Amino acid sequence: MISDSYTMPEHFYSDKESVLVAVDCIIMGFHESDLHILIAKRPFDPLRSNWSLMGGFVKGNEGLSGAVQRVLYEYTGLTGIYMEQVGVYGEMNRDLGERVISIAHYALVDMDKTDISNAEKHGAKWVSIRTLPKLVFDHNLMVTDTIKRLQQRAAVKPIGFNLLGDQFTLPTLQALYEAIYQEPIDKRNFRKKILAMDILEKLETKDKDSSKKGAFYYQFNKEKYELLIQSGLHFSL
Amino acid sequence: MISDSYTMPEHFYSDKESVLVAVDCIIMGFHESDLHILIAKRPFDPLRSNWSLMGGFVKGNEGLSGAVQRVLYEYTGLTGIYMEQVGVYGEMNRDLGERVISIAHYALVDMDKTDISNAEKHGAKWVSIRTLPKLVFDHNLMVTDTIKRLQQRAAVKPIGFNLLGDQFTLPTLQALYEAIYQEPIDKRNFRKKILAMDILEKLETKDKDSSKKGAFYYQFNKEKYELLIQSGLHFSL
DNA sequence: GCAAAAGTGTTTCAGGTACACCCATGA
DNA sequence: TCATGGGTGTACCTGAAACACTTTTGC
Repeated sequence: MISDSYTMPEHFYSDKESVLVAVDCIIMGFHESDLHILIAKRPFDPLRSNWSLMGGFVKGNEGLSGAVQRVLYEYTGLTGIYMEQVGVYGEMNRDLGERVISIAHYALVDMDKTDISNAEKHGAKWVSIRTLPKLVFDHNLMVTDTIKRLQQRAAVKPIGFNLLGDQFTLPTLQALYEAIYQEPIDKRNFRKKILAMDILEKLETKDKDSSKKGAFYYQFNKEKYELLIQSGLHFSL
Repeated sequence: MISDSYTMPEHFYSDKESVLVAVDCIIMGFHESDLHILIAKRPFDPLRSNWSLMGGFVKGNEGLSGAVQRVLYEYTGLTGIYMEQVGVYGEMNRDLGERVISIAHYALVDMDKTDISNAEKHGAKWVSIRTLPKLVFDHNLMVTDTIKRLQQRAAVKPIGFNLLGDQFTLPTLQALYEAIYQEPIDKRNFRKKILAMDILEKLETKDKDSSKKGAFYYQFNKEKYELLIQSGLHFSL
């Protein structure tokens, strides 16, 4: 069953070669009922000035999460942002330059609190996921994988709030979930479910910008959410 | 918002350092109503001869999935096995030796078709996940992450069949799902659901080993499953 | 004949989905 | 006054969970 061309554990780990490892960040925001992603012009060859995700190489002296935080900070100035691993993209020839293994992470940010002016000088911009251009290498695949992951995670953990400011209206929240799932949700059913979870607090103030009547602001109550989890109940949206 | 200690894209990707990348395989099997994992004595320092997952370093000239397939083949002689990525473990100091980024994958194998005699010479053995010893570094974490992932995946895709032979009885299949979810399942509800999916075929023969009455063998019908998926229906167990 | 595992249906309940009208307000 | 988006309740239906007895056969 084991062919002669393979050798057993004496040879395991014997030929250690190191490889270039990159992190690519899918930085997601929410604006005007659409999910957006921050993309930039690739600043060097190969494929210089083609559209690309935010990325950087992992340095020898930093942890993986450190590298991700660094790249995120460099492009957006943000720290302490919600991030999750999407996956590893490691086939030969996925990068036209050298062999690079890339580890994709997504970040959920509040676009209003995100200053991309520095990144903009280098061609960075927000684009709607509905009008995403062709990106370099397998970056488009990373984005679609991210959206799938986000759909799964948002269904089971209220991470969507990371994309909004401290206060938001229920119509906005609903639009966010519609953007994540890419399908319309019934207004009454949505409010019923989200309010039944008892993790939101209704405020006295209203947002009068998007309608004449105005919609009440709510805020996410993290304490209530933690209690809910500890009592063994499951979130499901 | 961007501090001076950070530089913008001119410096992105400028200091390319390569790092050691390993793959670790969580090779899972199913035996006597228990999930099992293949572990081995680590064959070199540091932590020589402590229990460890099957692993190996990624070579400069092979893709990530190639490396995983190679390690799996070296230890089990198996090819074409169902595998999925679990995640990347990349913090500094996770490995006592050098800085190593490790990418964990799990494999679902049929223990009866898996010849570990070669690996056994080097101390490899199957252990039940219920009696898993302390493994080196963060390998125990990889295992618990794998089980979580397996639970999620098995609920939505019938991957469990990869752990069984071509033929199996419904009591066996139920025991498998009970092992994955680590909780008992009602016999009648289980049979109802699994048979309603119409992805199994009942055979004429019976397994007389595990009971006097004998339980009918079934086999997984991949064609029916593909049809089910294409018709937009969702698996859910 | 009895122990041991296989096999079989029905009822109940909760949660999901579908659905339509009134309200408040600025223009 | 009317156009726009915000806010509300009910009926139905599907799928999950609970539950107990009969069958087969080797010993």
